[in-house]
Order: sequence, then C-alpha cells, then structure tokens
Amino acid sequence: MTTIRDVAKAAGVSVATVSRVLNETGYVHDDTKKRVHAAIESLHYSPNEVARSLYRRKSRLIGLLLPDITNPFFPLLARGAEDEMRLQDYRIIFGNTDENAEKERDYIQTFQQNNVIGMISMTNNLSMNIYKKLSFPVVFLDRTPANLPSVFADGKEGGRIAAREMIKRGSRRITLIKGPAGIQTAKDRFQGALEVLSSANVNFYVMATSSFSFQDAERWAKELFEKYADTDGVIASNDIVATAVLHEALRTGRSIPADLQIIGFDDVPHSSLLFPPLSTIRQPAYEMGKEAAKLLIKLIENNQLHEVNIRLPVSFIERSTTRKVDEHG
Amino acid sequence: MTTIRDVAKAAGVSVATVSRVLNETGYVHDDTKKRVHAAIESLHYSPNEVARSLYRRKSRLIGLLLPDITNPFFPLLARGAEDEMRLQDYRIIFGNTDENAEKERDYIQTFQQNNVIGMISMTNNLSMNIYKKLSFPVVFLDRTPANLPSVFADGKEGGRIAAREMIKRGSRRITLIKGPAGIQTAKDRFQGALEVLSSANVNFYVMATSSFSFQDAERWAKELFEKYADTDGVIASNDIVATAVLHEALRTGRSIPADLQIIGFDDVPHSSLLFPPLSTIRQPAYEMGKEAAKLLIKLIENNQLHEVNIRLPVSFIERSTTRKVDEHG
DNA sequence: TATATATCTGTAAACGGTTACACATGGTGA
DNA sequence: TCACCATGTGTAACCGTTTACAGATATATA
Repeated sequence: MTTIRDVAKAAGVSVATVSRVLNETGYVHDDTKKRVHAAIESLHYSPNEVARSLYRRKSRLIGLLLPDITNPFFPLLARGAEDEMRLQDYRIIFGNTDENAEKERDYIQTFQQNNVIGMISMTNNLSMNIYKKLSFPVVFLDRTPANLPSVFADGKEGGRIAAREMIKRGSRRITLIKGPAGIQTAKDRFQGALEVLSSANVNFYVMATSSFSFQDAERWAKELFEKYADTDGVIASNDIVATAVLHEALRTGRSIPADLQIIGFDDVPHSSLLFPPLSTIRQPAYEMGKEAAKLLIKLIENNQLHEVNIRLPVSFIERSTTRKVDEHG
Repeated sequence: MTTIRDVAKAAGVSVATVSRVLNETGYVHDDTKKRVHAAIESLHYSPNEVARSLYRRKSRLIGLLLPDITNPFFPLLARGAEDEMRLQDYRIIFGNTDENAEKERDYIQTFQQNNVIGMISMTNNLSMNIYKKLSFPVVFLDRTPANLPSVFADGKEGGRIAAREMIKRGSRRITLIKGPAGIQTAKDRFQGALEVLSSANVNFYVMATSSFSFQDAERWAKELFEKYADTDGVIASNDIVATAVLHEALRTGRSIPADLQIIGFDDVPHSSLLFPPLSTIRQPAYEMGKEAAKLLIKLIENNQLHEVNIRLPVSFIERSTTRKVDEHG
C-alpha cells in the first residue's frame, strides 16, 4: 500500500505539502505541485479514506436503509439515490431491515461506527427515538415521519385518482385493498381512495392485507375473489398485489378489463410487460431517490437541519387493465 | 462522541485495559472487567470502526459490485450475500456498474480506499487487470472468470434442460434467444441449448440480443415475431425477455402454451405471477449469494487464495407456458 | 531602509483505536 | 530462599491522514 509518506519522499517534500496539493488548501508552489502530482501518478497513489475519515470525523459514506431490496419498488429508489450520490463522490452502505427494529438499530449503529455523513431511510421508522439523537442528518424516503426531512409521493392524491378513474370507467362494485396498517404511505393511498369512493354513488368493499410481498400477494388475490366474487374493479395497494390479482382473475376466467378493472400502485418495471399491461398510479421512484440524495447532500453541506418535506406528484398510467373512458363516458 | 478514553476514565483504568476487554485479549481481572463493562453500558459506548480499521488495515466492510440493482435478478443475489454477511457482522458497500468499466474502476478504488476486507463482484470482469493486483480477496458471483474464486449456476446444463423440455413437449420450430455476447453465463445457456437443439430432429432459429433490460425486452419480443412468425417454442435468454415474449405472444393473439411454448431463465420473483405462470430454468439466486458470501469469508479468514469455483445446479420449474408432457409424450 | 504581508514549506500533534513492551505482584517448585 | 511463570495493568508507539503553528524567503508599502 502506498501512503502519503511515499509520495512525499518521491517528490522530495513533506507530507504536509502533499496533503496540501491533495486538498487544494494553503499555498504550494506550482513547481512543487507538479512534482507532487508526478509522484502521485507514478506511484498510483490514492489517499486512504479511513485515515481521512478518522481525522475529520466524517467519511464520504452514507447509510441507506430499506425494507427489502427484493421488492422491485425499492431498487428504483435506491438506484436513484445511488446515482445522485455517485455524482457527488459519496458511496453507500446499505442494509435490508425487513421492517425489523433490531436489524434497523444494528445498521444504524454500524453507520455511526463508520462515521457516515448522512443517511437515507426507507424504513417504517420503528425506532424513532434512535433517529433523534443521531449525529448526522437523515432523510426519509417514501416515508413521512412528522417534522423530519423527507421525500415521498402524493399517496393520498394517488388514491383519489385511482378511485376516480375506476368510477369514471364504469366499475360499480369496487374492491379497495388496504395495505399494511403500519405503513403511512399505504394509509394515505387508502384514505385518498376511500374519500372518493365514500362520496360517490358506488358500492365498495374494503379488504385488509398485512404485507406487500410476492409470497403473500397470491394469497390476498385468492381471498379477494372468494370473498367478493362479484367485484368489477380492484384498486390494489401496490403493483405486486395488482399483479397477483390480475393473475388470479385471468385464472378464474375473467376477462380483463371487460369483467374487471384493475389499478395498481407504483409502476414497477414489470407492470408494462404484464398481459394485459397494468394500469397503475405511477410514483416517480427513481426521481424520488435522486431528490432524497440531493436533499441529504444539502443538509450535509449546510450543516443545518431544515425541516424539508418534498412531495412529488403521482400520475395515472393508463394501460390495459382499465377500459377506455369513452366506452363509458 | 464517547471514546475509549472516556470509558477508561469512567472505569478508572487505562485505555489498554478497556481495549483488552473489548477484544477479549490478554489478561484482565474479573472485577476490572465488570467495571469496564459497567462504564461501557452507562456511556453507551461503541468503538469507532474507523479507528480500528486504520490500525488493523482492515475494516468490516465488504464491497459488492453489480450491474444494475433494478434488474430483478440481482437483488436476489445481493440479498443472499447481505444476509450471510450480516450473520458474520460484515457490512456492505455497493455500487451499480451498468457494465461500465469506468464505474467499475471507481468503485473498486473506493473499496480499496475504505479498507474493505473483501469483495463480491457480479460484473462482467471488464477490467480483469485491476482485479489481479487487489489487496483483498474477490469472489465472482454469477460470473465465471477463469481461475478465480466464483459462484455460479450451471448455465450450460440449464440451456440443455430448456431445450430438452421444449422438444419433449412438442415444439418443432424453436427460437433460441441468445443473450448479450459479452456475458459468459448467457453464452453457457446458449451453448447448452444449442448443443441439444443441434443434435435433435427439430428446426430452430437463433436470435441475437444485446441486453437483458426491461426497456429493450419489448423490442426483442416484437422483432422475434416479425422474423419468426411461425415459431412454436421460445427459449428466452432470461425471465425478463421471456416476460416480454409472453406479452407479445398474447397481444398478437397466440394461445399459450397451445400455439407457443415459452421457457425463461432465472425464476425471478414475478415469474409465478404472470399469466400463464412462466415455466423457467431456476437459478438458486439467493443461495448463490449466500454461498458467495460464505466463500469470501473463508478466503478472508484463511487469508489464502484458494481457487474455488462453486457451481450450483439449476432446475426446471414447470409452470404453464409449457404443455404437460403426457400430452405429447 | 524598515516593516508588514504574501508565499512556501516543514514539524509535530491530533483523530480513536490496538498492541508491544515494561513493570509489578503473587504463587509454585526446587 | 530463589528462580520462574502466570496474572494484571499502564505507557507509548503506531495506523495514514490533516492542520495548527512556526520559520523562511520574497515582495510590497511606507
């Protein structure tokens, strides 16, 4: 391993001078600078971030917490965050929490021990007390804890749009799938849809589910058609559940969208490749990840903890699990 | 921030003693041990990993390189690796390379600068020369560079199985989709299938593609049916392409599996939720990730660079894009 | 010419841990 | 009683950086 001392020796200067050219601080003669750069080149030197981090008490690492990278929505967010962080030369330590408080605490401790300079959390803020005494800024992504910096999509409006589109396109016995109780964004979607459904002239059922996972989605879908066999429109809590519902509907011989309309939530990558392609409420996940990263960087650089909450708009992506509006309007 | 010195003071001992109880090295009197533990408790002390890493020249971080976390196959691998690493108290720094040599180099440099203790790479070994002079062990995952530790699935056998199942189930004008040219695992699948197809009494077409992404998959699918409209069986290069093919087949009015059989590769989470559910060659992705982590840990702990190549078996997952065998056998 | 200021560089002390080494004590066997 | 060893603890050097401080020289200002 080549250190700053090797460079100093090769360039015939002290380590302080090398450090100065590295960081572009203080005065260094142009000729000296050139010699140092030459030495760096020829030795392929690059500074040890660990030593830097120790002295500065800040690394260039940021922590990223997410429930489960295996759920296709989160990689989109993570990728957005990562791409933006990379542009600013920050790197990411990540952890899957499975919405498990112990794992969450473990990772947060790791982040502290590694001098991370900030953190993006997509977890369900299980241990809010921990978050409060952190020595680095945190941005919540796809989550909306009160009074803390966050980036999220307008779930409530998404729910409203889904319900309106469903009604506009002729469904009259709508099933509204309510996602996991503990997740605020799921609640928002539900509330928004409920609001519209309640005040409209339609019948509707509410079905509660407790997870968003692939494993369980099939089960919810089966349960749905057992309980509400006559439903003619499903507003799913997310695209995974919607995918399962579409699957089960087709399996039981329903014609989509003639017999049954389906609207998902998220616009996960595979949605457009389903058949029929899934109509859904799109969250701009990649952009959300980028925004979270930008916000975090601002907080880091200003060193002041503004309360900033960025709400990004959702949009209805009309594909083919919903009917054309002129067929009924 | 509370340091080892604070603990030492609180416990009335020297930092060396605190360090000794922390690491369970050397002699420490039981009473002293208790006092130190009490001090640690009451101060909520946890050691700074950065300082440790600097002295030891080894962190507890491992680097993880993958092409794109947004592709649903990779999160499975990553999750397996992460879960195993977590058990051993290692943490992960990760980077998306997009199969781009510059990003790859950047991340590898970051890993070095942060004293990572090892690395798992799922990239297409673009810059093999870099990998050679690394100061930490590397395990390749889902990639098979010659003579380097790696964990991968038996792609060739997977290709053979896919072709055999296709033929056994009655397809006679088979289209074999060849994945990106630069990717060894894609080549293996192709070779395996080609081998069986060549020696069987069937017609087949080969269609070359240059990526595995969602964005492009639709295009490949359209191209396929334009060029080989009469094909009655598609062996796709992976599940994403298979999903697109299924979509396009359904869209163009084909009946699956009666008119056309489809076999994918990977067994990505959404495969079973497609309709009809996708028959595919399963790679044990999560287990592969775990195995890679285990292998890396072994390499780290033995400190000797065995050449170990772990090949995991693939399996045919019979779902509904293929016909039942007794219908034809 | 004297003094202030800008430029350039090096020495050494941090940062928060780990560990080599030294030293002290007490017990054991000869 | 002496030599030896196991036990217990502290001092200080070290890991690879950054930076406060000091010292040297050159240039500008009065």
